[in-house]
Amino acid sequence: MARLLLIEDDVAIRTPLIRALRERGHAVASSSTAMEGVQIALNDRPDLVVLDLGLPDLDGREVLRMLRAVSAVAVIVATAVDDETEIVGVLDAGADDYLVKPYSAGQLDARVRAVLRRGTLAAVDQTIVVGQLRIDPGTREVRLNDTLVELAPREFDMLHHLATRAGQVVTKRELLTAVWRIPHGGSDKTVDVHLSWLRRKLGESAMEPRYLHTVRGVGVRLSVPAGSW
Amino acid sequence: MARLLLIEDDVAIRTPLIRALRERGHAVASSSTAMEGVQIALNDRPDLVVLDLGLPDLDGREVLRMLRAVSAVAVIVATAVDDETEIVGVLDAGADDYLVKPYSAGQLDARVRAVLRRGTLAAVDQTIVVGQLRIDPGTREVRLNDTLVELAPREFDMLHHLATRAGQVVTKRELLTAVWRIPHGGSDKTVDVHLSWLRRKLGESAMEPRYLHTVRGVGVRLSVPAGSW
DNA sequence: GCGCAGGCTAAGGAACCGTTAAGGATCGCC
DNA sequence: GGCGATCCTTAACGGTTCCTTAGCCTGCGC
Repeated sequence: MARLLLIEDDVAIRTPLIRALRERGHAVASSSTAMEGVQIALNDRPDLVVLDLGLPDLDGREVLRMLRAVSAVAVIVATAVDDETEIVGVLDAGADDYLVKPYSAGQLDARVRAVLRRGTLAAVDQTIVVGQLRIDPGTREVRLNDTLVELAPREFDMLHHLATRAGQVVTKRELLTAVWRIPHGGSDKTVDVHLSWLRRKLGESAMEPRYLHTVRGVGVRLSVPAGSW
Repeated sequence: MARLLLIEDDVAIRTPLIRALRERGHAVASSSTAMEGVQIALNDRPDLVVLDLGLPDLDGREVLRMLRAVSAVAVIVATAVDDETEIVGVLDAGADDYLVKPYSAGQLDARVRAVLRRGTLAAVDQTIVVGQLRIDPGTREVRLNDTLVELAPREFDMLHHLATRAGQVVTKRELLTAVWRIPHGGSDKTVDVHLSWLRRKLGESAMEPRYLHTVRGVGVRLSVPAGSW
């Protein structure tokens, strides 16, 4: 899963923790001193460092500062000190999380994954692809065969809703509540009209459907045209 | 300084917490129910959500799932339950951090900053370049084609917010909470007017947009003009 | 062939947006 | 404390786009 570096001087904690983390699929390097730990961090470039604060050679805060100075590596600080001021201080010094001993390997693992997840989550592309259709809700752009298609607000919302359920039949009622935000009432005809406009802009018609298929008596389905895989 | 959404039904906790967070420079919106909270998250796009697990209308885990489904927003879960299994479960469900009540505003603030730091890490106080536009948050200077553009405070904040999300559509509501720091209320018209001034100073207009594109019915998008790479 | 669901066009009105102008608030500077 | 300058908000007007309703037509299913 991830490449971890454990800096912890107490063998009674270190050995079982390394075992447990390896069992959970991580690659674990370890060190019992701060200086060696920083060295390893520099050479191996782990994804995350688990740092004990009570090290013999250097103050934990100082280690944190050194780690931060040489890389943007994620750091989870683990210590026996459960003190408000200490927690705030360590977090502000650059730690990503703070864990009070004693803690289980399970929780450490969960926190490791949470911290690493956040680092990669920032730039998610939510573009939905259906055949030659690309729908990007972030920019609200739609491309068909790489050419931009200009859609009105309702048209886009409707297409987006259908695209997230590609292959499934969606009722007009559902579209009215999801796109038009009117739970009850509203006319199915409205949907029909917008659907017609949408088809036109996608270069198709009800007679010659490519993406938008009406299912008579039920609703509409967005699906990949035959022979376009 | 971040834009936070606090979802918490207990007034005795909510009110002082909002106060404390605001005093620390955050813009805070709040909700006492899960459903309303998800709505606000969708509309305002806060940087981070502080989520109480004991809500009356929906299970916290379910709220977490809904938030994650619609955005990559950071989430810190706060609850009275200090149970190993629960903590691991919530973190694996997508939470970025887990905080056991009672907690101090100071620690929450520190954890908020830690989580957001991990998410952005490089982008803070760094000059942003979009096409021929250079935006420096440090000096609050904007240059277009290397010539300085004088902007009013609101104009700069608005441009900066848009620039950090270049290519993405930003709603006027979001700008009102982010730039104007008013979670609710405020008029969209205000944004329109400032936008118009900003366009003028950037040597463009709504009719002939280069960087600032309005997306009708949704908001505005800052993007690189075609043919300027 | 009849009834009904759906397709499409047209038209009026509503919603939205851009811009300018004016009044008020704030701030710095004398 | 007064003065000027800057900035922000609100209001108003005009233009444009978009949405809904209505109406007519097609074609499917029985």
